[in-house]
Amino acid sequence: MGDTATSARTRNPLPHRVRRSADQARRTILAVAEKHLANDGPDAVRVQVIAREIGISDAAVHHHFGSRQGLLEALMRHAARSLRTETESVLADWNGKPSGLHRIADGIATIYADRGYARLALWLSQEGWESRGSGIFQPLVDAVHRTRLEQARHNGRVRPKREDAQFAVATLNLALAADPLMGSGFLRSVELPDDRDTRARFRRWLVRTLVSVLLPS
Amino acid sequence: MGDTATSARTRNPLPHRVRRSADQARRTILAVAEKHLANDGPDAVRVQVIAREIGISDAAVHHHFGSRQGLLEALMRHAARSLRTETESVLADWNGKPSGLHRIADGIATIYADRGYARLALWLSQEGWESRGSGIFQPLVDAVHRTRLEQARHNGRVRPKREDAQFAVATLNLALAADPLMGSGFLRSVELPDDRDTRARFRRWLVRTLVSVLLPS
DNA sequence: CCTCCTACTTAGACTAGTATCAGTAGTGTG
DNA sequence: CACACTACTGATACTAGTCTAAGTAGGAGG
Repeated sequence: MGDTATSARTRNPLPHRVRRSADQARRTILAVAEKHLANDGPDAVRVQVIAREIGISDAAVHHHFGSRQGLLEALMRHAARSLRTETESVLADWNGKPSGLHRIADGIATIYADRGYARLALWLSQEGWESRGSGIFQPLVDAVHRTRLEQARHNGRVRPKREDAQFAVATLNLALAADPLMGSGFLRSVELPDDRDTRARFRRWLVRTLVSVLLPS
Repeated sequence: MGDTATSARTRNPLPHRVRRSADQARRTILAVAEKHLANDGPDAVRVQVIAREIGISDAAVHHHFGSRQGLLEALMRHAARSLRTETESVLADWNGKPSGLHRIADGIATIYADRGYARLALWLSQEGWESRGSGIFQPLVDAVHRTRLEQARHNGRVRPKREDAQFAVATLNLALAADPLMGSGFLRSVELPDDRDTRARFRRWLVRTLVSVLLPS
């Protein structure tokens, strides 16, 4: 007694030293860090834990990022980038027609729910991550708005506001991102069961509703 | 050197000892804890910080709650209770007519945004706070659904599903709660400015949209 | 006034984490 | 091959936090 207490550091001397390129090492570290961030939030990003998981010492992480803060900042950039990449790949899958909105919504929902990006978006948002990632949903907004303009011209209705499309897309995102974070509570608050099926139905209802408002048939 | 290092405990010997009733003490502690939780999230709930802020020692907090975990559990009950109370008081302000929905939405939005309860709801949700607080929005759902039933009977339309009202209320809550947490990011993602005015317009748009879907005129 | 109860304090043990530093060992290059 | 460069280790310092133990003081009831 009194020497195992020397703590985590002592156990498991690291295996044989592996030398990565600085770039490779940074990416490995960031990937693991992002996983923790997405799954369990920013406070789960612990340099010791990350290091051990990779099989390096925590000092190595400090070597590459200077400090935990440095890691978090790099992580923020990295996370923002991968969120953007994911989002763009979903939008790329899209035929450009509002009729494909359900597919898009499902794709977005998958990003947020299954891949843990909801928490990540929350974190980025709270850190005031303003500059990057803005306007990412503009293509979606544009397509919807364009369709509305055509439809209105065709039916001789008043020219719709672009802001409607913006609000709708924002709502879609907000709801889809919030769903994995707080969905269960709010489903229960209206006495709905909290299961996969209800979630899916909710998502469909949301898209159908937004579409029917934007593009009344 | 080496003795100021004895840490925070040492600075500022506490003023004259104040003796509260156990109940009073617990309530004071919980109130401060809830403030930190609502403003800065669960990890901002630090017994030392709370104690110092009240002017007692951290050991006093342990005396009342046993452990930080104990405090968090009490806090969860307390937070859930006050969230419920707030919500109920907003619902009480309501004339029961769907036309008053904007007022209600504003009230709910105020709870979430201005009083920091969005984070609190998020925390409760993540802790899997299932049992309590469920069904809290049932009165709202009921009123909306009732109105829809009447309207449908009057116009000879098909009987509307109750689930629609539930989903709508859930969406309203989800969006209003998520707005203070991640609203700015998503507003920017559709290239909208992130200011008070836009937020307010967004909220109005949301309610108007949901109402127009539920109660087409 | 005495006495008991308990809310509270002070001191400090213990833990988990970040950060630093001197040295070690892969690796690419002349 | 030798050299320099740097990714990485191991030990250790330091900090911020939780929790405990022992004692202190305010207040209520006899």
